[in-house]
Order: sequence, then structure tokens, then C-alpha cells
Amino acid sequence: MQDRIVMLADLDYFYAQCEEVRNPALRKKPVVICVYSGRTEDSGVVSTANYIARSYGVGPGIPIYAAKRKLKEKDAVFLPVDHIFYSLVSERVMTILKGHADLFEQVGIDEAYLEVSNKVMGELDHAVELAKMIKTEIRSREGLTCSIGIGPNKLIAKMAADFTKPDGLTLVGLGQVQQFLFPLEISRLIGVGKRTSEKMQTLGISTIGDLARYDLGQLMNVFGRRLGRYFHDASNGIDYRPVKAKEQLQSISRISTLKEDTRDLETIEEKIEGLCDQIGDMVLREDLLFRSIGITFVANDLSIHSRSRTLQAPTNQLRVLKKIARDLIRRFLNESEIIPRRVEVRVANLKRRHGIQVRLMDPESNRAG
DNA sequence: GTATGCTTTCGGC
DNA sequence: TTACGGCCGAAAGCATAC
Repeated sequence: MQDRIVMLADLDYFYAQCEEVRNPALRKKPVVICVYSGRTEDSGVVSTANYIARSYGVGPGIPIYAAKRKLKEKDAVFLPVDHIFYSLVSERVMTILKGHADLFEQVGIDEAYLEVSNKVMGELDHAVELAKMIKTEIRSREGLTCSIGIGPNKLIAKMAADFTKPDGLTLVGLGQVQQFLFPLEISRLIGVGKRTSEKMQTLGISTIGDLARYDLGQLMNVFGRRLGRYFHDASNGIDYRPVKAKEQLQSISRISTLKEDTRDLETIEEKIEGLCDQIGDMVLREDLLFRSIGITFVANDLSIHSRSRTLQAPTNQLRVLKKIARDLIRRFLNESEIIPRRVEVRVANLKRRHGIQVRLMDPESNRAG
């Protein structure tokens, strides 16, 4: 493959920064964006927090109650997520980013990969100038800071962006990949979480360099073929994944926390019904058809259990969605003793509805069954 | 053996 | 001391078809 120049642009502490833009007085205070479950006054978790809050140990994933304790007397501001507002901001930023890329791939609401090889004519210093320009444009148009990593592939671009934040800009040229990666702690490698990190320690691997030098065959034995190969390649800075626009939404899900843990069918069905309605709205709005329907229970011990069914033909019928979701939860509750805490409905195998019309003309559909 | 499809689980943001 | 969301894509694991 030709040498590539890939950028990863990551909006800093995105939700909290959006709130700072909306109300600049927040900038001097700890800001904590919360997902309230509605179960009790402060039940729920922190979605994200600004860097002042983080300096007190408050960050994504911790319970709201714990965050309040840590920030007592600190003049902290707790706000509920406003997803609609953040989405509008995100959309405008993504439009800016896309305009500077040969190839563009959005990841989540606050991140995107840009392949810029042609745009900068293969010159790394041009890529750095482009990144500075992008940062300036996002700051002047939206008042937001972001962190940008530049590298020869997605993996290095992403890790470079993570290396300096917030408001960072990190370049890792092809010749600098090893000196960048090898000293980093193994937990910094994308795909190495807490469990894998512990397992690696027992193998005597504590830095990415240690992993890079480890025998590929041994890694495959320990982690399986695929993952072993990934760890070997990634630690050596190798990543051939192309920057590629997402072509179709893959699934739509809605999840909600029950007022209290219960196996009561009526309570659960009522909740499921509401989730189906939300999904149905989205399916119609986006003009989609779905073919798989699934439900998930998060039990009171936080264990996760799911069931799904795939239809013969895609549909957009709310009736069908509700009936199957109901069947799935009834059957699951009969088979299992778990006590549900949260319930989720998901549809997948999505297609655009006008796709049906196209299919009549599609030579594929003329094949003998 | 490979390709493909389906169900369930995992983990990033 | 505990406390614990709402999404999404994709991998894992298995079955079936050729």
C-alpha cells in the first residue's frame, strides 16, 4: 500500500465543552454531564466531565453520587445530557472536517478519521499545517478545542491524538512509529483493556515494545488467532484498515432503566412498548426497514442477557416489532431466573426502504432460489 | 476447507 | 463503603451450505 497520511480529530470532553460554549460562565467550574436513570434522585452515571472536574477524579462512568461526593463544596455544575444540542454542534463540526479530507470516516459523535494523503501531497509538514488550520477553524466557528493526531494509519493517528489532549496536535511520522509506541505502557494500546493488560503482565509484557518483540505464535496461542495477530501488528504500528465512510446505519436500540428491579411482566411490557415506539419513530423518520429484532436485559447484578430473532423479510411495522419483542421477553423470563434492572430493544439488519424498488430491477433477485 | 448467516457478548464513546 | 447510562459497531461462537 502507498504511504498514507491519516488524521484523527477528537473533540475534547465533548458534551461538557458544548455546555461551556452555551454558557461560558461554566468554564471556570467543574462541569459534569450526567445520565440520570430516574430511579432515585441521583441514580445514574457521569457521561463526561470537563478537565477541572477530572482533576478531582470525576470522569466518564462513575456514579453521579460518587461525583457529587468528590466535588462537594467545589461549586460544581451538574447537567443532564442534551443529546439533541450536542448532535447539532457535532454535525457542523463534521462538515468542517469533511471539507478538509480526501476520505472521511466519522466515529461516534465527537471523532473522525481524515485521510489527507492527496490533500497535503504526501508532505507531513503540510499535514501539520492543515491540522493547525482545522483546529483554528473549529475554534473560531464553534468555540471548541479538539485534539488531532497525525500518523501513517488509523491506529497511530488515534494513539497520537490520545497522547496530547486536550487541545493537542501530535505528529508521528513513519520513521517515528517505533520510538513513539514502544515506550508506552501496554494499557495505552487500543484494544488492551484492564483484563488483557493484566494477562499481558503475567506474560512479562508491560510496554508496547515488549509486546512487539513477543513471538506471534505464542500470542496466537494465548489470545486466539485473530486477536494474537492484531496485538502483534498493532504493537508494531501496522494497520491496513482504510478510512472509509460509514455507508449504512447497522442497528437502532433504545434502553431504559426500570423504576425498580422486577420480573413483573406487565411493568416490563409497558416499558418495552415505549422503547418500541421510539424505535418505530426513528425507523419511519429514516425511511428504514429492519429484519432482526432483539431484546436485552441488564439484571440486578449488572449481568447482561439478550435474545433476538431474524425475520424472513424486512419490515417497518410497529405491530410486528412489538409482538416479537413481547414474545422474546416472555420466553426469556420463563427460561431464566434473573431479575431485570434495565431493558433494551434493538432492531438490526437495516435497509433503506426505497431499496425494495431497486431490488425489482436488481439482477441478483433473478437468481433461482 | 471457505463462505455466509444468525445469535449473543463485548467494549468504545 | 456502596452507589452504576444509553447508545453504537463489531467480534465471538456456532450452524449450515457448498
